Amino acid sequence: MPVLDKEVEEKPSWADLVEEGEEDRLPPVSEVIDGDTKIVTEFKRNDDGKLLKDFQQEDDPLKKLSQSSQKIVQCRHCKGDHWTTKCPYKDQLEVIHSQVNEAKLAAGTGAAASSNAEQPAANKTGKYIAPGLREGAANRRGETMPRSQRDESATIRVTNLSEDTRESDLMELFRPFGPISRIFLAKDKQTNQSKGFAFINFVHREDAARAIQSVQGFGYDHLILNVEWAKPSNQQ
DNA sequence: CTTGAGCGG
Repeated sequence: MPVLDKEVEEKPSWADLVEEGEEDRLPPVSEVIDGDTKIVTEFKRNDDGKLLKDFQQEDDPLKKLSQSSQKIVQCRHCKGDHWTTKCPYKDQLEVIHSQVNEAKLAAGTGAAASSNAEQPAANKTGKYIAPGLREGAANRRGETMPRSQRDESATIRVTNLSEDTRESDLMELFRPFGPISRIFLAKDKQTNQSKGFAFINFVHREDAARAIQSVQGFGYDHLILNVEWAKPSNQQ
């Protein structure tokens, strides 16, 4: 006995509801082109069944496409043609911003305090203050770790790898020379095929040097490995 | 022969 059939149709499907309620049908969607902007008007019902108009503006997809094909990168800080995250003035700007915020906070608490005698400078405002900006924070100076740029000083490049070399193989091969912080095996994004070279980030530069000395010319799978210092690829 | 990938909020 197929019991399954009974359990399937317990609730009316959404399609059935639509079929039943002729009067619930919504007016058609209209589109008006105004220059480069398309205004889409559609109707919706809220929970009370009330009819609502809903406007949406869309930029012309063609125009958007032609703009994006420009491939223009602009820094949101200094408007330069580099990424915001690697803006050369980023650190300075961040310091300036934090100083501005500090000044604002000081002004705010100062105004509040002036009408209320001398208050201890605790934040009575209840505002959240970032840990680095709090009154007791000793480290006011930008101890900015350059986390934007990876430390490539202990990175080696391994080339002439066979196609079926995997990262785990590289780990086995190079781990004996010292701790490794990262391994990157270059491969095609689509086919996932190995591109035949890799980067090994050692923690200590001397370990990397020993690895170069030892593995250079090493016969691996039917190929002779080539190992040398890597040079930074971006931002020379 | 072959120097990486993504970050855009």
